[in-house]
Amino acid sequence: MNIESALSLEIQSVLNSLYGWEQAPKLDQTRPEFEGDFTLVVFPFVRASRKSPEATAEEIGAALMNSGSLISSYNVIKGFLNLVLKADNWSIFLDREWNNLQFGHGSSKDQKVMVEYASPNTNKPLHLGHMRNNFLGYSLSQLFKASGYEVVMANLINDRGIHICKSMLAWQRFGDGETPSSSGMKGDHLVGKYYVVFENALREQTQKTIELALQGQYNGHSPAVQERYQQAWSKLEAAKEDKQISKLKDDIKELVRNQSELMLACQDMLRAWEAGDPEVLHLWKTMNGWVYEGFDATWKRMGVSFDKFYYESDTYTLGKDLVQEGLEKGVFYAKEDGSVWIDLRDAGLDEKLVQRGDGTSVYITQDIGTAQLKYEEFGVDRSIYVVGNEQDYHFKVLFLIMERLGRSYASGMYHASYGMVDLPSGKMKSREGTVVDADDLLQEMVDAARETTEALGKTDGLAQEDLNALYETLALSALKFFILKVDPKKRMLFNPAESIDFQGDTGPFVQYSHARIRSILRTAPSSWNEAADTQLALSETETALLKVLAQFPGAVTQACEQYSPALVAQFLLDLAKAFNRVYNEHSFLKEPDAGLMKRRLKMAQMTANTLKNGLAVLGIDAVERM
RNA sequence: GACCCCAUAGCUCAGCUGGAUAGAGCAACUGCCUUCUAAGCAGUAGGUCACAGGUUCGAAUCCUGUUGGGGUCGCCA
Repeated sequence: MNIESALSLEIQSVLNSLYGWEQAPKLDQTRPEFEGDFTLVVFPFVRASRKSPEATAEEIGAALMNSGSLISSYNVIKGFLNLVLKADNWSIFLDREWNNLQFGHGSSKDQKVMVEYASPNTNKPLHLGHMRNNFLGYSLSQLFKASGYEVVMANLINDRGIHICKSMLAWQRFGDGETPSSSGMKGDHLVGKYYVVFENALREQTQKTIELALQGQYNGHSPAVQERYQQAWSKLEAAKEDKQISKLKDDIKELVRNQSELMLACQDMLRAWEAGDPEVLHLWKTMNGWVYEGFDATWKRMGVSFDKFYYESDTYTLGKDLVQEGLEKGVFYAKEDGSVWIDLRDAGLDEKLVQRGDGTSVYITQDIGTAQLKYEEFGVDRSIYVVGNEQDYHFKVLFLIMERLGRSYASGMYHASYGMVDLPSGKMKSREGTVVDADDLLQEMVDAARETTEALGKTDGLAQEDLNALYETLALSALKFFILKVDPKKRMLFNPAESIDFQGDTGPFVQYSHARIRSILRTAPSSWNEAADTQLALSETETALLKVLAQFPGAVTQACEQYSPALVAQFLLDLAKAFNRVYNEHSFLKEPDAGLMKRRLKMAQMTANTLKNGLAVLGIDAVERM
């Protein structure tokens, strides 16, 4: 039991005997400008005590002193009861945990959790948006592991669909047999290049037609297309608001694009793919192979991994059985054209298509199927989807569907929704080329780590090999920490013009604090732990450090409950700062009193362990020296 | 049009289920390395918590409205 919960229980019992109060009281950390460790706000109890806030606080404080308490004194300021813990509570805590390598880890929950993340399209290389997803997904996995869950990291690769056909078609027409080995390009970048080639060719091919279509002149290939165009056009003519107009214009552009020769060829290719055309399948396998090689390299460098891969080419027909089941159960209903729907208006949502009129799957059909598949394959108790917040609605609908289909595991499904990474110019858009490429960024960060280290002259005594490994780790910790310290739910800004810092509230700062401690421990005399314990009181900064350390298990638990690695990141900053304050104020190895040295080294050891464990939760390896 | 999310220092972000004088980092300015790693520490300056109401002993936090930004809304996944 930790100190805070012990104290909380004691207060609860005092409140119960004084006022018959039943609930667990809420304890705050005492603000640094007041004396005390924990603070109880007494306003909630004044009704029961029928006394002023001050008198109530006095009464509770006195009762706590009498109950053989953990506290040594208290003070009352207005309605705030500040409690000072007996100093030996902190020493006991330190003696118990200083060398506990598992400190902060939860006991086994005997539950299995699947974390699905990454889930890329195979038509272009990874960018910064993917990196936020990957870092979050990997970190959440480590967080759940640390909290005692068994974790399966899954990646559902989006390897089929019209977007792949674009790269394939462009390669066929313009590629001239280019391969990763012939060009020296990373496979995913090569395929991405042809995706861009396709988009450019498409733009060229459709530019004039679009211009004319936006003036009311367009000839569709079929009456149906022509009718859709005419409808869109008359809407556009009637529209008044700017927003609406630009949206309707986009609709028309989209329509014209989809009817272009290139897009029609693409759709033919998709149909050929679905029909199992050997030539198309061969090309698809070849180009996907290039992409996987490229992705694997990037993931490896990013330090993320997966236990299980799903491929949409395998799963895209799944879910139809469940659609059938839903029809029989009356959860879904069919319209005249044979399309299948669910009505979620009673849940404040809308009607939603779950299967097309021609019997083919839509996105959500697959997700229904894969949810079932995950459960059958792994028996997961919880299933977490790390997916951007633009799909909030989609997952609301999916979870409701699974619930209405009577799936017991529906309650364990969770959408770990996160915000976009914005650039100063706004949202990243691959079509407009405003993306920050993952491989480029990684390399820039590694270069920056090398330059910083060299500028500080800290390369002495390290082999080139070790230095290279150090730069990789430092670069990654800067990047991961930069991304993970922000609340996942919020959108965040990345400014490529300003490089990510290595100073201040950063990954390297935490690393530095860790490396500094490791350095102390390496040079400490081997017999330091044999000295007699000191009886001297802890200094203010030392007590502050122990208070921060004591918060680690709670931070992990809370981060897990809130699906937020950011809480761990913020904790690590607090811890590193608290330690650096002690470091600045006291000596460790030069401390003449052997007992004091022992106590400080215990604190150093525990801080290093905790920093390392916390970094591990963020998916960051702690460095021994830097 | 409907629904969802967001708005805190010049910039990037904390601020947990309502609690004391709203906190960090960056940028600016001051100090601290012949002593355990200065990628550090200490300090100065910087705020109408978008705006207006409401609930409460107490609101950045909860509720309502307004403004601004982003997202989603039957066949892209």
